[in-house]
Amino acid sequence: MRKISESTVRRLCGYLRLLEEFQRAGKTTVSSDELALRGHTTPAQVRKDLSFFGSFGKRGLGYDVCDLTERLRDIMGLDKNYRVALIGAGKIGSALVQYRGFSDRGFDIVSVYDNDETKVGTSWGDVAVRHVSALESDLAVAPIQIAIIATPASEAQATLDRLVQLGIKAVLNFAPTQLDHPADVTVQNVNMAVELETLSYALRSCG
Amino acid sequence: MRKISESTVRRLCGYLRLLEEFQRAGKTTVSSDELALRGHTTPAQVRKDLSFFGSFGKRGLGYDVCDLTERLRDIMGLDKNYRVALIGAGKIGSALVQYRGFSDRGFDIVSVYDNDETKVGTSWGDVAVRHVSALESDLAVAPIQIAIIATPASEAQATLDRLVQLGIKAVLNFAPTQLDHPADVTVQNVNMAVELETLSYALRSCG
DNA sequence: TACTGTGAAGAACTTCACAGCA
DNA sequence: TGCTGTGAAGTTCTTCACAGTA
Repeated sequence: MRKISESTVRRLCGYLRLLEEFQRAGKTTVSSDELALRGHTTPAQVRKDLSFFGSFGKRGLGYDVCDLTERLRDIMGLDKNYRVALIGAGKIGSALVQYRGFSDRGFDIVSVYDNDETKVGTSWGDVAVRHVSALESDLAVAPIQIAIIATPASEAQATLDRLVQLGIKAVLNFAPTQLDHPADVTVQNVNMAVELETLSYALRSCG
Repeated sequence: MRKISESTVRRLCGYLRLLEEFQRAGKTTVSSDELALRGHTTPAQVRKDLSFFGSFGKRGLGYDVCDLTERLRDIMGLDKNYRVALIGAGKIGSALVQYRGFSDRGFDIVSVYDNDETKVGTSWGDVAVRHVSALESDLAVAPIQIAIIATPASEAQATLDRLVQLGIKAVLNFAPTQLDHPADVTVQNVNMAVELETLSYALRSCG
């Protein structure tokens, strides 16, 4: 299949969220205009995004809400559950483990790792914190598909290298640093300092 | 000045981070090649990004690390401190308040608001949680420049509307929903579900 | 010589506009 | 008629390639 841009994929996530909302509201049909308005984009963009994957609508009518939801979930690979490991039992890690939004969408944080002996053995919800040295042996027994790096920046690259070695292909990185990785590994960065600095840039003219 | 794209602004943040690293390492001069390599971009991109704002380098030599750092901080508006209010004293909020990366870069979380009476009055570090109804009167006395929305999705839009009413022009939104806002207000979204779903999409071919 | 700064070329993304179908 | 699906046009972003200079 043709390469889909990241912006398209992100918009698809948005459509999915809106569709679920429409579904809860009992709406059965939706037009590209409605999706565009609520999703901060244009009707043409919505139709183009969807058209990369097929023709899901009915001309003159719009899209069936349930059908399109189903198809989008399928396209995004959200029909399955993912086992997620969290590396770094700090403040961000703690917030992530407790966040309902993950498990609700099929992302289960099944293990937490840290190198701080005082944290190892403590329980976070129903997940025990394990020493990061157990990573290799644990994953050999119970594989995961996604890893979240929430370590200090100084340890992030070494952590990623180990994850790559273990065959992990998808990583969410909260450490505020650019990580090197093979092309077949996807690394998504969440960097809150960058977001705030972008706001700072936007404010520079406001005094 | 010509409109600068968001991708350029985000790359500038990256260059700044690298420059600070180079500075700590005692490097005095840096080339676009070096910045590109470490910042996952191309030398031409680095030069183009910088050229929007002026000619900071010396041909044949490269850029002076200190000078370029200074200029980038200036361009990004990072020469001043920002007063930040956090609305929503939940898990994410708690992680954010404790996160050193913010205050280190001049973003000071000076107040926390929630509508849960059991949280109001408790202390988070050196910041007391206040009832969200005090928002208007508090900001009249001690203005802020940036607000962080960390409320449930259901309350995010109403919260943003109040912030806009109060004249806030920059908002960081952690609620997993698209918010409507006037064009002169900048809203940056951090949506961890979208990041994970992007990873899910990337994994769809891996089985 | 080594590297910047930049117009021009190229690629990617978005919007337009309309044919085609329910 | 109303709304989708899509080639074509338009716009924005990235890369190229080279003139210019310390």
